Amino acid sequence: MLELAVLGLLHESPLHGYELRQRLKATLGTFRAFSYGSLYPTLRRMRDAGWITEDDGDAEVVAGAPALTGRRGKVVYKLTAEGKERFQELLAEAGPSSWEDETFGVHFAFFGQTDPAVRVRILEGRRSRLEERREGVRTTLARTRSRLDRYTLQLQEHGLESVDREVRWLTELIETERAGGPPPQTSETSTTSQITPPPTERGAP
Amino acid sequence: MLELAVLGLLHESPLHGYELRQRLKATLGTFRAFSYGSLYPTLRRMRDAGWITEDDGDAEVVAGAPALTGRRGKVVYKLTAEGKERFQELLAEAGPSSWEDETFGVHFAFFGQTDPAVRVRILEGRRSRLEERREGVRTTLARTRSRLDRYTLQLQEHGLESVDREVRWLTELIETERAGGPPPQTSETSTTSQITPPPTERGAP
DNA sequence: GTGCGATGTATCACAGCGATACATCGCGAC
DNA sequence: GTCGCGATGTATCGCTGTGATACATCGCAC
Repeated sequence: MLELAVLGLLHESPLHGYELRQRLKATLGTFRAFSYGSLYPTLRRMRDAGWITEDDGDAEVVAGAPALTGRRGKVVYKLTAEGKERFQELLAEAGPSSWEDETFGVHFAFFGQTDPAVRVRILEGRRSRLEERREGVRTTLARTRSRLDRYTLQLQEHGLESVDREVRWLTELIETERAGGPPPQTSETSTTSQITPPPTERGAP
Repeated sequence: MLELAVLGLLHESPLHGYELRQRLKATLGTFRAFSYGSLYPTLRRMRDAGWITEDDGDAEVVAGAPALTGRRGKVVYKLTAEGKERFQELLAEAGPSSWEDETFGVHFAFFGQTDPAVRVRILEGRRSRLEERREGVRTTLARTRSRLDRYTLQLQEHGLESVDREVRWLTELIETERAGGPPPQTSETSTTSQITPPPTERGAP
């Protein structure tokens, strides 16, 4: 859900729509884009709900010019106290809604702010969800395999492998979480040196 | 798009809603589900457009009982001549709409009915789309890497690998297509024996 | 004989997408 | 010096698809 993502990003610093979208891309990567077509309506909704405030940064500048046709300055969004509360509330949510395809990635992106126990529960929920799906597809596939043509079969096989891959990824993550954090050094699978300070997380510097 | 999928499935045989959904699951596998919430409205739309007809199979049975409250029999959907035309039209479409995340899989599932040249164009389009996305994300990632926390980074990395994987898959498929079909035997990556007759495809037996 | 899971049709509120529109700013080409 | 162009910036609209929900029927196991 976009709401969680916005809350999470504004938790770090106030932003306006355009920046918000850039951050969204930078945070979610290949996972999700979120167009303006959903961003702006969501911001409106969140403002009405009281989670965020809209500050028109150019208001003073505009005040000088009388009724300039629909002049829109940058609108800076800030988290309110209620917004912070709401964020914590959503972070703690480890039910089915957090392990759906569309939601899981957003939850994961803010794992740094999430309680370790909740992290594991979400990871595991996601994994069983995926395993269920995989079993369902495997069963149907077994029953219909002979009727399917080359391409359909290839699509299924590829899909199944993708799910497998994510399950394996999740399993690794769960083990790491259970062990109480990332191991000091991993031999492969990441040219990325772990830059973030291992023990103390959360909050802006 | 659901429309293409429905057209494709009805092209093989007439079906009613429930069966249609089962077939959808069997055909698309992990890739997509399509709920009734979109299926029925789509069927209605397609009927109105003239692509399909609705036959109430239980109409006679109902006729005996006078005005049984909202009695709904099975509704069997059949492709019309215009529907077949429309199907061919959509199959031939190799533009951007065919290489989006949501659409590509459906197009791919009906590659057996698709012109070989179109197949390659869709495959290549999909691949460049993915490569563009990957480059975009890589660039942003390079700029922001240091500011990102462990989890965000992991999410990005995982996403990038998934995209990589699909690109590799597509590349293999493109090569196979270019070579004019599947090689007689592949050593691994498929316990599935190729059942479909290699040269002559298309059309019902 | 009764309940239960599969079969079957349908609607509603809602989220997110893609296209589109429009305005401003900085900057390099001409 | 101005002209256009790509980045920044805000916003709406129609559409597709989802998930929840409702309800009816059928076969069959207990």
